[in-house]
Order: sequence, then structure tokens, then C-alpha cells
Amino acid sequence: MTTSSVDREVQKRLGEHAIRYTTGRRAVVAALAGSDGPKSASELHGEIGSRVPLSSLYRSLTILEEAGVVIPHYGAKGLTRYELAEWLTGHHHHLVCLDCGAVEDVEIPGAQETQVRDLVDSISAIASFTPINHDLEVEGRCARCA
Amino acid sequence: MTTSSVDREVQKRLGEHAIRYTTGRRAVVAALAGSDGPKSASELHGEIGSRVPLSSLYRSLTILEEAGVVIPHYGAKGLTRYELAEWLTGHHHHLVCLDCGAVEDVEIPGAQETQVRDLVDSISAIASFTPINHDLEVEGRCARCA
DNA sequence: TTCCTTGCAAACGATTTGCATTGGA
DNA sequence: TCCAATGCAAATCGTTTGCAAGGAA
Repeated sequence: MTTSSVDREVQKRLGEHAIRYTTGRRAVVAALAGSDGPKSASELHGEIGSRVPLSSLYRSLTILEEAGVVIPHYGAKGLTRYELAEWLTGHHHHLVCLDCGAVEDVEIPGAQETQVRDLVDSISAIASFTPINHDLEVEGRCARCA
Repeated sequence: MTTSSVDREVQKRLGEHAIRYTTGRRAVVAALAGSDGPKSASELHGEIGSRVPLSSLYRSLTILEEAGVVIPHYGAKGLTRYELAEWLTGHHHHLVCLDCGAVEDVEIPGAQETQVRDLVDSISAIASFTPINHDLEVEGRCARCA
């Protein structure tokens, strides 16, 4: 999905919830749409520039999370990284680098995704757990840190 | 693996690294060995009692992590939860409750584990990523919160 | 003795919040 | 207009660290 169509989808979604799509929020969504993985508030602050203060950034992220536009991803050193929700980006999994903490998104072929989903369902049934989402996290070393 | 045999294994491992297996560290290992999922420092503090102050608990967890005895898991609200490493407990995956934040361990049948491992390898190869560990996280609602 | 470990309190860093001001529908 | 959103600074909260006291080899 292109950055501009993401922007349109988000605008629509926020409109339905009577939430304003302000300059600061647009900046966050644009930065995330151009990213290849989850980003922390301070990383976003670095990309967006200081015209949006950190506190506003956090507030934007909270609002966007409540609206289902972004999803939090909790990582090392108490850092929370956010990415666009899967209805905007498509379902994917994560490669987490144990050295630098970077997280990269990966999509997998449909046949394998089906395998994973079946597995998730059978695990959940045994544990009386109601699955909502799943994430196959591969931890290791990224190409840069290898 | 029983709590007492975990205790013995940990003692051996720490001995090899010339790290003392003190009362405080034993308390942490015992609490984790009796747990059905990762626990945060404050949760452990609640279980162990205030005879071990939080700061010592954090230091014990750091030492045990360096010795490869415990593994950190990063979760909601910047909480880090620890659990015994898989060489002590066996490989498993996680059910994460989106409501209460509790994390439950689940083991899956060997055949399915093999599927997951193959999948992890093929994903990693495509991304030039060196996989070290993997974790299929199922997010949803636990039996209590459903 | 000689280090490692512990307790306490102060320090830190990410995130949140109070409050007055600004801005968008 | 009028309430939601913002900016700033102060407050929180999990976690880390400095330092002096305690404990094991």
C-alpha cells in the first residue's frame, strides 16, 4: 500500500472515530508508512524533527493506537516501537536483532502462513486461549551485525 | 524438569562461571522454576517477599541472564519478564493475554515444531538474517479474561 | 584479608500528565 | 465558537548505579 493511500485510509478511520487528523499525527503516520519496521518514539522524533515535541509524539501514538492505526511492539531496554496495524500493511512477522535491537518486517508465502495459522489455532484450543493475532518472532543477528 | 534438579543444574552452571549461588539468587531461580510463564521483577518480588529488595532482584536477574540461566521477555508497559532458559525448561512458545498481560508457556508437538523451524530457516535465509532462537507468540485473551 | 554480594538511597531514561495556550472543524 | 490538540515542564515508574556494610573463601 502506498504512503498516500495509507494516509487516506487513516484519515477515513480517524474520521469515523471523530478524531482529528492533525499535522503532528500525519507526520507520525507518514514516518511509519515509510519505515521497514517498528520505530520507537525517539526514533520517530529523530526522523520527524523537533517541530513535534516528544510528549506530543507519545500522545499521537497513544491516540493512533486506540484508533487501531498503529500497534505497539515492546523491545529491549524498555523501548516501545510502533508500526502501522496489519490492515494497513498486510500481515507479517518479525526478525529481531539481538545485537542492535532493530526489528525488520517479513511477509511469508500464503501456504506457510496457513500452516502457522493452523498451528496457532491448535495450540490455542488446547490451552482454552482465544487467539486474536500471532507473531512469529525470529531472534538472531541482522545482516549488519552478523 | 523438577525444581530441585533445576536448582542442581543452575548450581553447576554458576560454579563453572565462578559465580556464587547465593540465597537471593536461589530464591529467584526457585520462583521461576515454580512458575508457568515469565515473571517481572516486581512479580517475583511479590512472590519471594521483601526479604530480597528489588535492586538485588534486578542484579540477580542480570547475573543469571549473563550466565544463560534466565531469558528476558519484553512486554507491555515497559515491563521485562524473565523465565528460565530453554535448556532448563525445554523449548516452548507463548500465549500473551492482551487484557491482563499474563504470559503462559506452551510446548508443541515435535512434528509441528519441525515445521516452525523450517519456516524460520527459510524466512531467515531470504533476509540474510542469522536465526538464533524463535518464539511463536499468540496474542489474545486467556481463559480467565475471555 | 580479599572479593563478591547486598541494601539503601539517589540517579536515570522512557513515558505520562497538569495546565495554560493554540488550532482546526 | 469551542472543544480537542499541543507545548512545556514537572511528575511517574521501571530499572540502574554509587557507595558503604556484610559475607564467603
